[in-house]
Amino acid sequence: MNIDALPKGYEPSLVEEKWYRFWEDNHLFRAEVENPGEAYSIVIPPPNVTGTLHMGHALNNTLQDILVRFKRMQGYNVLWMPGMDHAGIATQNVVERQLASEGTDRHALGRERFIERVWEWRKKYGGIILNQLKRLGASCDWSRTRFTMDEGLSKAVKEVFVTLYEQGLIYRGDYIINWCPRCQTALADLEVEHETIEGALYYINYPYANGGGSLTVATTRPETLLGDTAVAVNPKDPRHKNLAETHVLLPLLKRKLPIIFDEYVDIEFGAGALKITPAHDFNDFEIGLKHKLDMIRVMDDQGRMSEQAGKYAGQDRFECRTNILEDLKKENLFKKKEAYNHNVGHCYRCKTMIEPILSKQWFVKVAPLAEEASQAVIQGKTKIIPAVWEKSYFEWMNNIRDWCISRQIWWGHRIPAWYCDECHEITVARTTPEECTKCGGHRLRQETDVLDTWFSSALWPFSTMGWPDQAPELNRYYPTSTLVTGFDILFFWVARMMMMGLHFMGDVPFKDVYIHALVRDEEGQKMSKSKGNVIDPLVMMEQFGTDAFRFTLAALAAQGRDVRLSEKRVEGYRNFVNKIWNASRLTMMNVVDFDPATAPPPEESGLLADQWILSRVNRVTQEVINSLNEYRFNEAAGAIYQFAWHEFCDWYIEMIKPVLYGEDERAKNQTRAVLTHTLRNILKLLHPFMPFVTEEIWHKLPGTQGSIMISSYPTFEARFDRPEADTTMTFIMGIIGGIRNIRGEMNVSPGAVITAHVMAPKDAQKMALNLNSSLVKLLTKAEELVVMAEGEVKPDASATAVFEDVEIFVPLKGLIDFADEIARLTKEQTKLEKEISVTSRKLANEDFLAKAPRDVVAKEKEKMTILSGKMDKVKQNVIRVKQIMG
RNA sequence: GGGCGGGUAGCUCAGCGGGAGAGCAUCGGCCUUACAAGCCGAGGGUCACAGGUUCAAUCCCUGUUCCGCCUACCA
Repeated sequence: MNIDALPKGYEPSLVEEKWYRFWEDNHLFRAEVENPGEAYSIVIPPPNVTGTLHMGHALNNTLQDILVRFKRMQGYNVLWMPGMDHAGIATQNVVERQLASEGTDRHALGRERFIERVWEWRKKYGGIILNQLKRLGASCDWSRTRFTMDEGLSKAVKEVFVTLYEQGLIYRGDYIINWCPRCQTALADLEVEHETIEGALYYINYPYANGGGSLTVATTRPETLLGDTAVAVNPKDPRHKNLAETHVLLPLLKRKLPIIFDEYVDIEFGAGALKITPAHDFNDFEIGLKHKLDMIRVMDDQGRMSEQAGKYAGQDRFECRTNILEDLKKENLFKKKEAYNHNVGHCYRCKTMIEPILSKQWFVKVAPLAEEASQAVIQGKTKIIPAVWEKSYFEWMNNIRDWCISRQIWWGHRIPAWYCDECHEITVARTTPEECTKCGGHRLRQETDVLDTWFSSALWPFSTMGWPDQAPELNRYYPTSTLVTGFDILFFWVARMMMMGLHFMGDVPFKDVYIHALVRDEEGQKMSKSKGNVIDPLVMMEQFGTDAFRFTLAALAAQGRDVRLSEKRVEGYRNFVNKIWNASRLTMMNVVDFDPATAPPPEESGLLADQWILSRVNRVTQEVINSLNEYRFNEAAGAIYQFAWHEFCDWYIEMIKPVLYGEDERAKNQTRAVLTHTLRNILKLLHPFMPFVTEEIWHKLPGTQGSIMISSYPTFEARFDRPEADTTMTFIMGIIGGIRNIRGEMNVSPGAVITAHVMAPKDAQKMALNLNSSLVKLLTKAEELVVMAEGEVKPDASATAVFEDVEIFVPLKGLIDFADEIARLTKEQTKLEKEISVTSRKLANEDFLAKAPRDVVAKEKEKMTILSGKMDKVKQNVIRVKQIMG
């Protein structure tokens, strides 16, 4: 092989695009219903059509891709369904901004033209994120890409809406809802973000209708007073027990308001009396219903005061507050103001302060659906991993309020309901009705509202597979195997998919839900543009390579904890990718004329190093498989990292160099078989994490064919398992470690020639040393390894080390200062003393001896023997060195 | 207010009843023909605090404290 063809460092930019195209060109991501194998399916959490790739997406999709590639290599019939949602409000906002820059708006355009504009926008800019996912290496079946506004999915939306309506699970009614005055639409409870605000509590006097005096109420929102229809006090409040007055006069507007009694009022809080504004407050609304109060809406859709607000009509809500307060002062009805922190809702899309407003909206009656969805998890039909999230899930399901699904925007699925102008009946239908179902009238107008985007997302696991048609995909891939998502959309999306899946498919939408953490910055802050702490995944990929970036995410994705990402970390794993690259480079340089077809099976090698590495890679394979099956991505990544770098590269490759560079062709051939076998397996194990570099190397390696992504994932094979080789190797490594420690600590230059003497009490140890002395010499740069006989005189002027019960001597006369050696041994002695004192204390404890399990006691005793043996030797050696020094 | 999670080496984090670990950073030595994006060696922690259970606790229980997050109708 021409070495020039292999650069010294791995260059991701040169290969990533090439291999992604190769995979796509060869249709390797394609899922076919007819293909054999057990099904393994995942639907992607659809990103917004307006979105661009951020860290959350990167983590989420990396984990999915790891699972999908892993399962694919294991022979499953894999479907990873990609797509996007239409993000009603967000997308409409984007296009509206575009229109604004052109000096126009959607109302000037009209509904139809506007929708066309949105589609144009979608064509041109929408779905950038899908290409970014490709950059990430995501192996989705792109031929199936779905969009919630597509025809098929829209059909599913209609079917679901109509069915739920017919079943009485969707209704229309006047309720108080969250209103965003900027987006001018209703929002679901979930879409409101609460934020603590330093506000104020205003105390206002409401004069009694008859005669003197007044009732003081406290409020954070004085402007809503215009819509008051009562004041409430607690019937148990002694201050009002014998209240003669039945009415107060609403300040400024002078409307007569009843005084009502309700236990809801907290006697202790504020003024102990509450103004009731049923049309502008959730609690007041409930009280209003209970006491059959009038409901007066004093604000319009833009958050300005309405005609009902008298002279304040037309004023902005905040401006109105100032004015009201001033007017109250003028009329001497303003009592005082107290600083008060409270939570205020904001629109999750545009952060505008939410206005609770009484309004006619469409709702889903969630309780019956939620009950089913809870049961499915209780019964284990769906498993939530990690299980801690189950509690949140149940909590939410049990306290759920009806879901407001209508939005007063244009971009989205228009609600399939028609109003009859003649009899005012509502007709809900799958297709545009010809006439009113009640009176047969023809003057029908379709509802102008559209549905909440999450309504269509809730159908994603089956709408993407062709439902409501009888698609073969539904039989093959539903329920999906796993859903991978962040906890931030557990309620928004997961819970709702559970409800809809169970209701319409009669089965859960997924068997496992793996909830991963959020990606935060180094300080643990949520990444956000406004904080300026965003790490751009594309920049990371550009800088360090996609494989390194993906591996970093996997390695940090421990269950139940946030992922704190730093560039340093990515850099570290970039080095790992490079390490793999270079180990491969060495391998390829040494297998130029190697023909795997005629080579002996790897397990026939008699070389300890070969047997050991075969056994190790075999066991690591099992570890990785187990970890991935349990979604312990970090452990899987850690296991391969540790093995590939610190066992394969640091030890194995170094150990076989003499064979590779030697003359013995037979031995060479045998070891090459082991080397290539091991490297191939490492690459396969790594492929789900690092698809690009592994594919690149795969094609250069002898004994491989086709793409690594459709090669078979390694499995544990008994024929490779050699625990005895592992034991021997651990021993040899310990001896090598002892000698290296002496070299390092005593500053013996790497060039200096040394001899190592080893006193091993057991025959097995002596044999292992004799058989592998070349190994020890190689890795310690020792000229000679003397395996000492029993009772043999210890070499003079030596530095010493003890490994288990084996003593190591390295004569260093003239090479070192023996004062250093004394210091080194003393340090070792202190360490041993500590351990001995802990262990001996345990063994002195009779309760321990009596109550602890036998094997634990035995282990402690053995440990004690080793420690004290070691201690003796170290002490003797101190004495010897002192003698040498005179 | 309720719920959940967390405080482990300088930093970021694993581990979670019987030997305190990793990566990065630090210190010492090496351009050894795969790799200086590297190799060899080393130092560093009363595992937040206080009790309890246990032969044994970083790990289990209770309390305290600090920090996150979710959720909620005290105006």
